[in-house]
Amino acid sequence: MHDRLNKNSMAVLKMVRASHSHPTASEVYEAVRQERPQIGLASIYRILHNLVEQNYIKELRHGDDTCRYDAHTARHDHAICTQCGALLDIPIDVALPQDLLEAAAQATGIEFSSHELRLYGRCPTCQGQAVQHKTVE
Amino acid sequence: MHDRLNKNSMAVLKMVRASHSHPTASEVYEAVRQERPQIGLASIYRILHNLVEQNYIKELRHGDDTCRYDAHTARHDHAICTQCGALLDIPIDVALPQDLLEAAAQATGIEFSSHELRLYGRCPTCQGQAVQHKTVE
DNA sequence: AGAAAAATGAGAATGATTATCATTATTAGT
DNA sequence: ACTAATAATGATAATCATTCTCATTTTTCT
Ligand SMILES: [Mn+2]
Ligand SMILES: [Mn+2]
Ligand SMILES: [Zn+2]
Ligand SMILES: [Zn+2]
Repeated sequence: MHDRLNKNSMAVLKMVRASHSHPTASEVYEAVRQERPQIGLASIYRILHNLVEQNYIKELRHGDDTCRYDAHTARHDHAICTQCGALLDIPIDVALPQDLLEAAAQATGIEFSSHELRLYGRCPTCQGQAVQHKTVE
Repeated sequence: MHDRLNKNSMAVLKMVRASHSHPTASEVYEAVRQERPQIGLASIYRILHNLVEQNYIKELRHGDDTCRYDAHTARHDHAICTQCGALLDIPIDVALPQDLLEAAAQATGIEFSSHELRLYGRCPTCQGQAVQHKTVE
């Protein structure tokens, strides 16, 4: 399943692994360009798809229209800021009761294979800013 | 928060409510056109955004690049088919332990306001089809 | 080395969504 | 009802992330 990676692919994988912020394709492009200035954006997309295919990384999508990549491949959950859209890792293992998951899967008829919990709320950065609707105009 | 809705907005809201399949903007457009043939796609997008803003409906996004709308505004969970991408409602209330949710929120520092559980697996339709990788070529 | 196969990157094409703007309804004041 | 002001509409163009195409380059294999 895991093929050997060439230099471009290695550079992309390293960048995604080094980033702890679920980078977008164009963020990966800008970073990888530092090391491999000749690389093209089409290759970034192609390589990211290959890495997903080969289970080196995962693809994430939420509110905005760009998709993000995650080198953290173990099952884990995310928190999404309702104000700025930030996508944060939940750094602990949230052990949801297996029977609840199975009951939910059964209710839809899907062949359950994995799950993700998403929490919504204001992120720490946004909490530090003026509270919505409470500022004097 | 809820303004009065005009005819176009009502037609859009009715369509989203009648559909049980999380329709896309262009699916809404095609359906609403039957009743209001002069409506433009720009109005569909504008109205859908207004309805989201006013909490009549919710916006959902997952794997593909189109966003989907849901008239079911009470908190609920979804199942996503790993083969065809179908987005299905989980028709039961999955009561996750509140302390787990709070611990997860605390771990990220977000001001917890809501959550969604996503299950991944093959949907009933896809299960009915040939099993992946087991077909003879 | 030389042929065949695979990978690359520049640039065009695609497709969903958003912005613009002239026209058409709706509202409020008379 | 009449009119001025305001808001909503829809056709069309613009945007932007992603995908496609294809000539060129790099790698693999003999
Ligand atoms: Mn993550
Ligand atoms: Mn739903
Ligand atoms: Zn935030
Ligand atoms: Zn399916």
